[in-house]
Amino acid sequence: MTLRVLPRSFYERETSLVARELLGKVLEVRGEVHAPIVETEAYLGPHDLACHSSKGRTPRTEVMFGPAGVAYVYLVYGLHHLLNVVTGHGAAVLIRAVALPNGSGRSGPGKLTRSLGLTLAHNRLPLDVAPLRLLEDPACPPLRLASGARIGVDYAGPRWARRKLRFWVAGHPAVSVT
DNA sequence: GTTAAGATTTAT
DNA sequence: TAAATCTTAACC
Repeated sequence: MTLRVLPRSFYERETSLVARELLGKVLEVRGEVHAPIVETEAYLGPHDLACHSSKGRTPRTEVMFGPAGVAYVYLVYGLHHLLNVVTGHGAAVLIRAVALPNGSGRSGPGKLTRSLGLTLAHNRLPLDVAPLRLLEDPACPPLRLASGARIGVDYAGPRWARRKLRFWVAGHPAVSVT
């Protein structure tokens, strides 16, 4: 089986499209863990009120305005790290869940990063070199996808909170159902 | 230097 | 339904 590293051009496209196509792609950490992505959310950019970059270009969100194809990791509630993939121009895709071999029960963006050992130290890392890489499995069969509203973004108002910018593999057990 | 709030999880 | 917990950003 041959895994191909996703090229920069993969990320330099419409954010919601990247979010959809990231499903089934393989996240590699330190060359040890390989976990297929099964759930994502799209954060479109400064005009998207649910996106961090909508509050202005700050040191934290700066990475989202940089080149596409790098990781944006941050800490929420002082407890949980969340992993995002930058698509450029202030936009990014949140990786909500992956299919871990030992991933028992429901997953979630916080547990995901804890299981993989991802921290703020991984912020701004490119996704085409170790220790953090995104790979494509050419042998991966077509996936049945589902979409719905994003989670935990009610503060952005109904206009943005209700948009179907969350994507997941239909029926996959690792998807957070809440 | 201080304060407010959050793309969550887990336990009452 | 509420607490845990800490970085970031917006105030003095």
